[in-house]
Amino acid sequence: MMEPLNFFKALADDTRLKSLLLIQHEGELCVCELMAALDESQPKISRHLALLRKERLLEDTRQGQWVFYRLNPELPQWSKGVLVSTLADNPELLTQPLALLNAMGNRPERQQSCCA
Amino acid sequence: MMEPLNFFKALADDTRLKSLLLIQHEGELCVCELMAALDESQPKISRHLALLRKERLLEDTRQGQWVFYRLNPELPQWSKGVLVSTLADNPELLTQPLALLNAMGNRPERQQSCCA
DNA sequence: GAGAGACATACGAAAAATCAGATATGCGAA
DNA sequence: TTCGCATATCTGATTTTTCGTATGTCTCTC
Repeated sequence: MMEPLNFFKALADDTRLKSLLLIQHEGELCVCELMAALDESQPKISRHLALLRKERLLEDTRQGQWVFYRLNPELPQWSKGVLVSTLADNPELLTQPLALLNAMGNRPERQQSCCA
Repeated sequence: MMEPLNFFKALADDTRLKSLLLIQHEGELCVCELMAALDESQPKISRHLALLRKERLLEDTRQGQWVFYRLNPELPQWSKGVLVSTLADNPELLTQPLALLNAMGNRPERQQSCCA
């Protein structure tokens, strides 16, 4: 279950929209990477991620000291489609965030999945 | 040009979301029909339509005393796709509004297009 | 031109969302 | 256990959004 109204409310904020598109683009990102990519404070990023988690757009996994966020794999098809086509038709939204992300030093390492 | 952020802000309200989906479903609707379908006051409907017009999601045509609203035909493809798939996957959103619309007496007549 | 109906907008008040800054929690290393 | 780092939450203030009510505009009819 995903109410369209709540879904669109979740997308109706610049920080949340860009966080979602970045995570979609990158697969998964931790809070400190989003802080760097969006150039925003830690509490601000964390607050918006909490909302996206509460609305079940994102799920989170702790890996040591870091918490990685990824899209909820059980998102309904239509909402996944919204994210995909929004990013596909508006790639410029991520130009600067991706530049900042790539310029970031010391990105945390991902755990290996067990049987890749 | 349609900023994704402004587009999603426009959808992030129950009255506006249902108005858009109703108009998409019906082709065009006037203010009094939306009032009946959504059971909301005239100023409330009108105010939200003004916002959708300002953001260029809708265009309006006056026909006598009535003002009909329809989707802006120049909406970018991705945003049209969002509306289409949202409605396709969530038809229950319009169940009650369509019932109220059909129960409405005295629906205004559309002008004939010239060469149908 | 006067009146009635359809619609738009102006104006505070109320509610909701957002923010910065301070503080709390959880984890790993020493 | 103590420190340091990453993240989460709380608090109060500010900004944004939404709303009801009142009023203005347009159009048609008489």
